[in-house]
Amino acid sequence: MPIINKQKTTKATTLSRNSEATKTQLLDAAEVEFAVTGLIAARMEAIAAHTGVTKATIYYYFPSKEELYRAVLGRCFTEALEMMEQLQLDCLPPDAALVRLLEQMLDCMSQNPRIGSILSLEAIQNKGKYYPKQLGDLLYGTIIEILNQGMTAGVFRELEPRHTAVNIVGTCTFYFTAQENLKYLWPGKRLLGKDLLQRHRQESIDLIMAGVRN
Amino acid sequence: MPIINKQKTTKATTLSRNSEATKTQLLDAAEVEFAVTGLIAARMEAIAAHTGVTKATIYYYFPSKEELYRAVLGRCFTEALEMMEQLQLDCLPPDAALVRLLEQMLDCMSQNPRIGSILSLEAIQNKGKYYPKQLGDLLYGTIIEILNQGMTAGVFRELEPRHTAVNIVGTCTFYFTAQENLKYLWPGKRLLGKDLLQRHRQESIDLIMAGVRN
DNA sequence: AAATTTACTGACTCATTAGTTAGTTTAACC
DNA sequence: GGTTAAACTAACTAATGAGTCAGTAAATTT
Repeated sequence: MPIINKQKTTKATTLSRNSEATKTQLLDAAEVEFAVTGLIAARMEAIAAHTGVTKATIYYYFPSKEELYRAVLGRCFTEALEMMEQLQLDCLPPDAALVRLLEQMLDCMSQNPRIGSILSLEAIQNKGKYYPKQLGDLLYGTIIEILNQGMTAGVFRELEPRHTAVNIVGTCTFYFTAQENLKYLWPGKRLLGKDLLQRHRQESIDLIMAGVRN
Repeated sequence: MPIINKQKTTKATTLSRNSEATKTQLLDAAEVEFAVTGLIAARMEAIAAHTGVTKATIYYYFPSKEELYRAVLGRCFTEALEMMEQLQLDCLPPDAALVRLLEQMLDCMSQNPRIGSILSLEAIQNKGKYYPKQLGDLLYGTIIEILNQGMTAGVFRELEPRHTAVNIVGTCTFYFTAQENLKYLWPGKRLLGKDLLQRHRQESIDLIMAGVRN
């Protein structure tokens, strides 16, 4: 944190007074807060305090709590979207493509479990008002396409692609969003620790792949 | 439940002034409120208004918001527990037992999707502080036992029972808790309507059973 | 019919919180 | 070194929300 400005001359950007850095820190803190409380219950004061600024500073960057929330969602899902886009599943056969997509989703959730919480809270509390359809379209669209291709190719059994896609996403997210309810199933272990995550990744992929394959 | 008040003027009980009825209505309204907002963001005023009483009346029956929340959880999971207990899975072979358990879970969620929301919010917001371990033990314990029996009998493939149990529960709940995010996948259809529910039930069971079977 | 208990309310307190505003500090530019 | 603009704060407001309490109306008991 203590970024000091020593030389007066030729100072590159990053001082303690740096609007880009502050904005990013605010978005980080807001992401954490929203991921725990959701939009309504989020406390602007808490976000400010966690960032080390006053509440008024938030309003210097964002016009309202709602817009801050939108900004957090926007950033989260731009990242997720980029990840999705660089997957290049078209050149793979359906089963390999699905495995790769599952790996990506599970790793994405492992890296940032807040995404799952935010989406859950968004559905439950806001009835999906702010849900980024763009991401949904891409994700579900991709899964459904792979499933259809797999059925055509005969490697997947006859299934309803939309319901199956939903169940796949559910499997890839539940472990993360429900972790705090589940932790007692693994006493003394960290659910987001390396070994359990690794194990869960493999088990989930196996379950889904066995579930769809012919 | 039916409290009678017999003699004298033979007045049938249920007047507007009936403490049992009021209490039940309060729990009903609170269940709805908590299922949407979670504990912190729930508004006592809203619960009272929805019941048709004043806020003070809630405090006549419940000492605090937290205790009201506990009472709601208690009622929800007593019901769920009773459902579970009358299943009698012991006399069934593992695959039939699992099918029956899945049917029960899915029907339970269809009947009262609030249960899933409450549990999700509980995990995310309260870190599982009020999570009813009793129910968790029974549910996950039962699934794990069935999976183990199935593996021993050779009808299920070799899988890690805990992770698989979590994924099974995830599959049975995600459709319901995330409905508001998912509705645009079925434009013009009601996700909790009879036909979609029926379809989802079958698809979920098929996916899981294919996923675990040898 | 009077006394008592049960169910409930209106009008409060006190704490918290989204958002505002007027002003201060820091850095940038000349 | 002085001016200006950007980054930030302290101290407010207006609203809201949990919880309280003295009191009232309906039912029950005597």
